[in-house]
Amino acid sequence: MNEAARGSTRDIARAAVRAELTRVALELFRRDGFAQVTLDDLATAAGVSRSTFLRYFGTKEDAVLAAFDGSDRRLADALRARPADEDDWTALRRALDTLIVRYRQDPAGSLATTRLVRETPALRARNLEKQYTWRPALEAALAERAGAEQPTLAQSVRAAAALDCLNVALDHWLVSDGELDLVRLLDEAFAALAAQRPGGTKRPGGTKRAGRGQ
Amino acid sequence: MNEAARGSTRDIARAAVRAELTRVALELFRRDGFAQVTLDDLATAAGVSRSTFLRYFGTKEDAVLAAFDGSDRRLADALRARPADEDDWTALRRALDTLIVRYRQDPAGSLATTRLVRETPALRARNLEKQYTWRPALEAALAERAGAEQPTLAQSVRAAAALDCLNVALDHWLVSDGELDLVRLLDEAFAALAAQRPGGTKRPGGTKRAGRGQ
DNA sequence: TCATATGTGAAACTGAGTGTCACGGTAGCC
DNA sequence: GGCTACCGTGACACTCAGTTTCACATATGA
Repeated sequence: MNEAARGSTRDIARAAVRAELTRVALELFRRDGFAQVTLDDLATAAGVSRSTFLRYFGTKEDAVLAAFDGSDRRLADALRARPADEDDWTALRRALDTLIVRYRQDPAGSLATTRLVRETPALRARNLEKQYTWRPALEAALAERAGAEQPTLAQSVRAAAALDCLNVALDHWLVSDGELDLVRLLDEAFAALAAQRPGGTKRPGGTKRAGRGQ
Repeated sequence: MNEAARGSTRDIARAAVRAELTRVALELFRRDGFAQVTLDDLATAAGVSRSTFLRYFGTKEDAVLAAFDGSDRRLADALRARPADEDDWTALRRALDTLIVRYRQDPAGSLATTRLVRETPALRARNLEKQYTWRPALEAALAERAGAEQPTLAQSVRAAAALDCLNVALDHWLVSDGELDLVRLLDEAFAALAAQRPGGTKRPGGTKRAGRGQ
């Protein structure tokens, strides 16, 4: 067994434990509420020590939110994969498709997790903070697409607004209990801010009355 | 002395203590870093007990962020005060003027506080969470302006995007060390998403770009 | 003057998160 | 096969945030 395989064997074991810890944590949080469950409860329920639990997830919140780790990377990659002549806003919209795949694959679980995050102030705060840290990657990808070194203020705003569209769409999806189509909601959210000038290399297709701005 | 006056006398005393606690807290946080300062440090430096400090501010973060309490109310009121035929986006931009007044009145202090919040994950998270809770008030004000009961998804998105514009403008202002004009930055941020379809009762008027000012 | 309400301090308690150390198994090496 | 080094785990002690309770002091109102 070569080094890479040895390494990945351990990684697989770790990932399996991690997945199990996440599963147990979500189960308890959903049943008793995030604040009511202590780290000792989690550790006991998962059959590990409190130390081990905290080694896998640095914080209690992370047991829920670590699932979203790397989203910035995925979004940025998706952005770079879009056609170079596509405007920023469309590219951002399409990039988010890579994120909402999860929600379509496991609607029930996603719904429960999203609801848990929205209804728990501590989780909400950490989640917003986490999304905030995604912005630099998005801005950098937009800048790269435009052939620039530094992102413009306009690109920063678009990146932030795109994430808001996701959040607002998720909020409405949640309120509808998953009845409404998330893709449609996201389209609608993007349309509400659409027709801004392209930050990319070309103007958008047939948009009417493209704004002045920047 | 009537009841109201008696009540407000106490309120004034409380407000004075509160202001002093905030002052001391900001001083220590800026000097030593938020995480390095304990509640005991704060209480001792302010000459009160830890209990008292926590009575004024429920959390350590609140000693910094309580200054922004009621912003949702102020923003909503400002929105309602805008002309009924003004489009949402312009109304939101103008409403934010009521918030950035602080930054112009005390640029140095605002700069230091904003920097502290941005550079401290715990403060950043709480601040984002706080702003998140402002949205309902903004959405409701937008809905009211449109004569509707419930806000539309588009209105939710605009409210959220407007707050992002504020944050992005503040970020750039911070990077420039306060050199750039915050009003201009905010105008630029709004322009980046401008010309979206009007959610108000009328198409956007003839505002000509960076007209700054209020 | 007495009774009550209110702000404050002291202290005990819970729980999150950090750091340290010792144990035990596993992998690599001779 | 045995030896060694490493790595994941558990146990424990510690700090600190935040909650709760109680006691005291002051000021207000009757």
